[in-house]
Amino acid sequence: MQEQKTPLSATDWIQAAFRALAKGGPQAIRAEAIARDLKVSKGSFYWHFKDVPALKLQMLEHWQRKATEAIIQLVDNSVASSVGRLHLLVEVASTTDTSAYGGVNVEAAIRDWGRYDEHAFAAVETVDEKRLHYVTELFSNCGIPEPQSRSYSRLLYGSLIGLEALSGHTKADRKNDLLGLLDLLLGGNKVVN
Amino acid sequence: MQEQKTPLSATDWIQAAFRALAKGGPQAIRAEAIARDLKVSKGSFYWHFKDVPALKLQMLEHWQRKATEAIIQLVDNSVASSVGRLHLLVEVASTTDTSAYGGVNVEAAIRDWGRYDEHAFAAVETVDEKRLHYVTELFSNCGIPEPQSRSYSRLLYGSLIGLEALSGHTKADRKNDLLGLLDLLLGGNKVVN
DNA sequence: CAAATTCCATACGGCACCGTATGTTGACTC
DNA sequence: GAGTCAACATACGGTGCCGTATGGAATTTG
Repeated sequence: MQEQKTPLSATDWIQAAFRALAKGGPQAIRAEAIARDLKVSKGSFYWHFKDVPALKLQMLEHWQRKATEAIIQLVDNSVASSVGRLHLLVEVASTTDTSAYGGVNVEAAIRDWGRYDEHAFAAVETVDEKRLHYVTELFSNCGIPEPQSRSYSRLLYGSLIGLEALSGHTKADRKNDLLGLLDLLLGGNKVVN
Repeated sequence: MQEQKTPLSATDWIQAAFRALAKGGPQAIRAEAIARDLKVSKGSFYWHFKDVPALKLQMLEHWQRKATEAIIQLVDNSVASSVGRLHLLVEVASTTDTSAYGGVNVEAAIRDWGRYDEHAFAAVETVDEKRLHYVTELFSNCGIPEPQSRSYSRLLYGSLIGLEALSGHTKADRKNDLLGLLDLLLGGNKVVN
């Protein structure tokens, strides 16, 4: 527990802002509220950022980078086949998802944010497009032709998003449901690893 | 265009509140802002409602009723088989969804709302449970055993939600993707209505 | 050690909203 | 045609937030 008065960085503020976003939605991204959470005054905020919109833009940039880095990391680490990569992708995404930052559903909160803010919408659009492109390629490598591979990637990715939004639904449920869907998409044969 | 000064009802306020919700999120449900939209003063609001939380509760009650009525209506109107009902369900839900009220994504906005408000969460939970129960029964009637029918209903309903959240994705895409998923879930045989 | 710079606290005016209190207007009642 | 009541409008104090301005401590730098 570092109780010392180590000076805050802009990244500290951004992380705290993501916690606020996850907990209270986009309108919870307020300078004074986050300052209270960090136990400093808002004078600190206006030293690190020009204003609240500037903070929001930096949050989106930050997330957009992290969200695509995660994919690249998975690509490189999993040296398996495309089928194995799909399974690994589903397994990782369905259990942890991108709960970096504060700990909870930052991903979903940003997606919500995109419904009310054009900048957030653009960020979500970019990330979705990159992820879908990657998954589509994986399906293509599994022998699925062009029009279907894109449809399958939308179904898999869309299901991941939708199942997270469902309420009475454990992580184990989610993982099983998504793995079942993947097997169906890949031809119904049970693929081991 | 009824430009007369016909007095407002509580339902008028609720509908306007749903428009505000869909456009600006839960924090956009404000008495004075909605009053401006309705071109009245907030004195009117505090005559119809005790306070803002009371309006929100009435909104949730209102939606919860409408959201389950829609299912019952579909059940009764479609006299086809269970397979036909599933197809009809997907077709209707993927194109129009529950865009009653103001015209746009009230459904998605309430789901977002549920992430930050416990009452909204409870409403979404109840509606999800009822819909999932209904779809599970349809799958059961198609000969799919218990553990899978529930998983399939989650997949279908979750995909519907998730695909709506995807950005670069037309309504036609959505419908095709979901019908394709349904065919996969029903055994891969193309079922014609 | 004096000066500059970093990092933050405090104080201010302004705005948007909340909820209440009270005034106003039309319709309807007898 | 005085009284009642529904359906507002208006005015008020209070709060939380924004952005700015300015002051101060702590560290670094010449």
